[in-house]
Amino acid sequence: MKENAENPAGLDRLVHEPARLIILTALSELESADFLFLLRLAGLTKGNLSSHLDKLEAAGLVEVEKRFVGKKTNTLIRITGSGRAAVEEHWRRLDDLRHRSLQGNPRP
Amino acid sequence: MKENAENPAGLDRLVHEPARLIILTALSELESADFLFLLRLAGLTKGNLSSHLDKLEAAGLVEVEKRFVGKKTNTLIRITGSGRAAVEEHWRRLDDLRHRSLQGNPRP
DNA sequence: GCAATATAGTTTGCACTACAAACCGAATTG
DNA sequence: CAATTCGGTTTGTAGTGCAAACTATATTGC
Repeated sequence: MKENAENPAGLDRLVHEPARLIILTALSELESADFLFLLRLAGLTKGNLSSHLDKLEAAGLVEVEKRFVGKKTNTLIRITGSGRAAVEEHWRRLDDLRHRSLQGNPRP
Repeated sequence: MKENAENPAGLDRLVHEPARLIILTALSELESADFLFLLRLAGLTKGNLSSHLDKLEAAGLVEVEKRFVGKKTNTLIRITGSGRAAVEEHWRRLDDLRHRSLQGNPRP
């Protein structure tokens, strides 16, 4: 298992991907949300959202709980501690990239 | 030619890609830089940088000029007007995503 | 002066992945 | 009870980011 094989600027693709960045950022404020909420928020197809959630879950960034609400299935997605840490770290790195991208490099 | 085929949150993958985001962000401050400078800055292999620059050039976000400095070839990369606009817009959208991601969506 | 090494890139092949479309089962509606 | 809706999962594919292999010129060692 590769930890975070030094992407440029340390930006983890798993988090950086637009759809997942939206999902994680929203979850870091909401704590949890259901499938359809995220579907509308991110503007994805269901299939698409499903596979993004698989990846986030596989990486331990979210937990997916399937339960019944009345008689209907309902999928609840919750952000984990390391999920929250990952988004926050990601935004920090983006800030660094934006504002300190040239530090330590000689001007050409 | 597709303008910007509605990615989630309007984030253009061409700009969003970490290596290219670094390159464009740096160029938007420096105006121009040479190949090797960008190579070190982004921490890419030469091959990799070359193909990223191809894509940015094809999209009209940068201009690539090959010239001689003394007897050695030297490749100068310059950001274009629309390149600058694209990065700035991209950072704006990231800000929106980060701070207003939940606007207009009902809480679950 | 010519072999070896360095510099400055480009081309190529592959492994991954984001996406839409197809699919599926259960519940609800007409 | 047939059709539709809801809530998802699986599948096939096109695209792309990457490293490695390659090329061409310049420099250095002997």
